[in-house]
Amino acid sequence: MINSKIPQATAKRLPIYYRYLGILYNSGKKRISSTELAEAVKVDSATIRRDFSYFGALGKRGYGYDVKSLLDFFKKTLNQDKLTNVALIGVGNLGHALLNYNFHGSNNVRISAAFDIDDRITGTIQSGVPIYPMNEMKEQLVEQQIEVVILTVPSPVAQRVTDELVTAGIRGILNFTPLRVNVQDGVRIQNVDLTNELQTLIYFLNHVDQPQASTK
Amino acid sequence: MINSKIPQATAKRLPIYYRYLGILYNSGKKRISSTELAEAVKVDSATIRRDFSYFGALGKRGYGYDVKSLLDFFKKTLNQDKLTNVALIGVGNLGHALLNYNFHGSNNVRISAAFDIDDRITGTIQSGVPIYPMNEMKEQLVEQQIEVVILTVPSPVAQRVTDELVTAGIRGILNFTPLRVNVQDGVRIQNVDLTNELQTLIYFLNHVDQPQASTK
DNA sequence: GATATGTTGTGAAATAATGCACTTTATGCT
DNA sequence: AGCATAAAGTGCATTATTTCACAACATATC
Ligand SMILES: NC(=O)c1ccc[n+]([C@@H]2O[C@H](COP(=O)([O-])OP(=O)(O)OC[C@H]3O[C@@H](n4cnc5c(N)ncnc54)[C@H](O)[C@@H]3O)[C@@H](O)[C@H]2O)c1
Ligand SMILES: NC(=O)c1ccc[n+]([C@@H]2O[C@H](COP(=O)([O-])OP(=O)(O)OC[C@H]3O[C@@H](n4cnc5c(N)ncnc54)[C@H](O)[C@@H]3O)[C@@H](O)[C@H]2O)c1
Repeated sequence: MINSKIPQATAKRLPIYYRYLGILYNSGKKRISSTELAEAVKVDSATIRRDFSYFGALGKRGYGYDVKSLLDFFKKTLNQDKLTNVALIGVGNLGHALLNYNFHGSNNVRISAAFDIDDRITGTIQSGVPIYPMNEMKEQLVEQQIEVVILTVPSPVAQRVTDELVTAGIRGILNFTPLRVNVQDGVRIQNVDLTNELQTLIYFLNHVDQPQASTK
Repeated sequence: MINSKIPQATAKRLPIYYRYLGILYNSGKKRISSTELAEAVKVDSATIRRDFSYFGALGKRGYGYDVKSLLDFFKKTLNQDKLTNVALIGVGNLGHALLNYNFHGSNNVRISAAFDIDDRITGTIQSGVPIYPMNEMKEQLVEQQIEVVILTVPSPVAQRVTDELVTAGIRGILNFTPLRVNVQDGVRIQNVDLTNELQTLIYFLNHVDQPQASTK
């Protein structure tokens, strides 16, 4: 629990920096300048320097940033130095894809349990992850000390399932349903709304005259 | 091509309003106030009124907004009054889930063509969508007048495939790969980075003391 | 050691987004 | 018809974010 004065916009960019630093490190690069990094991650170099500066003086003037130590720093900051277990609720179309993918690569997040109501799949193991029935959810979440879940259930049941999750002590939900679920204070929702993303893209294509590249 | 003075932040919220208005309309509701809408979509009521006001006076003082006409207005604004065909590149794990889902519901976006290199699946039809081999991509995109694609190929080939897409005249890419691809001016990229979303969520859980609810 | 070079870290300006609080105006009730 | 009420639309203050541009300083070169 360090400095919580980090702007939201900065916090959202940290994973992007982290990933690219990993790639740089693996390619054997020893140092990187904000300008070079800017090119790769499509964020203005001044923004990068400002972002980094919230965490102190991470670079050396006239030299740039040391890839290894910057990588280590962000690994710690993003809690990627220890494994975080998350659960997946709803192993359907999308849930199955996420389960299969399971954030492999240079990552320290793992789906370690999945839940569903469909008794044709509960009790089985998919991609190494056991699928439990819903009536075991609370028990398993508590036992496995899981605080973060990925929600991929049909939207009509999303609020009901969310309520159960909250009573099970969950603190964060990555919500793929289009429903804006209600939760008490202290529970964080991160919405991923794919239909929105597509509609927004189409909107910009039809309404922005001055062509602009990337977003987010 | 109307007024392009709409703030980005507002534009990103339009699909959220649109979807909720559809739900309201289907439930038979005739009118809605900004306060009531705010509750459902988790956006401050003043922000909603401001957002709407960029498009003119859409409501009636003392009454609220007429659900039907607001819905119609946003349908037009979001180009949901006509069908938009999009293509999917890379029918793997994630691509398959999206193909299967195909944005059904009250939506006017359809994946009408898919592409892959794997000759075990090219030539087949999945969820009603034909999967073409990559050497037919340019031809098909031009012929079907597709301007928007969903990119779900492995990240090592993402830049190469993107270059092909650009030469095929694509104007928008919904990019699910973690790579920040390079495109010329005039092509819009909307990045959806699921690993980022999860890492950001975990970051906030560990670093924000004052509990705050929703995001985005 | 002195000088040239490159790149950070940051003050300050510019831009963007939010939200308060008030004015205005339509509606519904008596 | 008149009055009370509700809620939109908006000026403005506040807050957040980005970007410019430069002084400060580390490193490399001679
Ligand atoms: N599939 C996509 O590509 C896609 C894209 C955008 C949004 N979404 C959203 O993601 C969510 C899931 O979509 P999907 O296509 O995977 O749906 P799906 O129907 O394929 O899968 C839903 C899964 O949830 C399970 N389930 C149903 N009720 C449950 C309950 N009460 N408790 C636990 N599990 C329950 C079902 O058994 C099923 O396995 C939906 O809200 C959808 O709108 C999906
Ligand atoms: N699956 C997920 O849940 C998930 C989550 C986050 C990010 N992603 C990202 O989405 C992308 C796709 O992930 P995935 O899990 O579906 O991968 P995948 O390997 O299952 O699917 C990739 C598909 O692309 C095809 N392909 C390979 N090279 C191609 C080429 N040159 N041209 C056209 N098609 C080609 C493959 O044949 C395969 O069908 C990756 O970049 C991944 O990082 C996936």
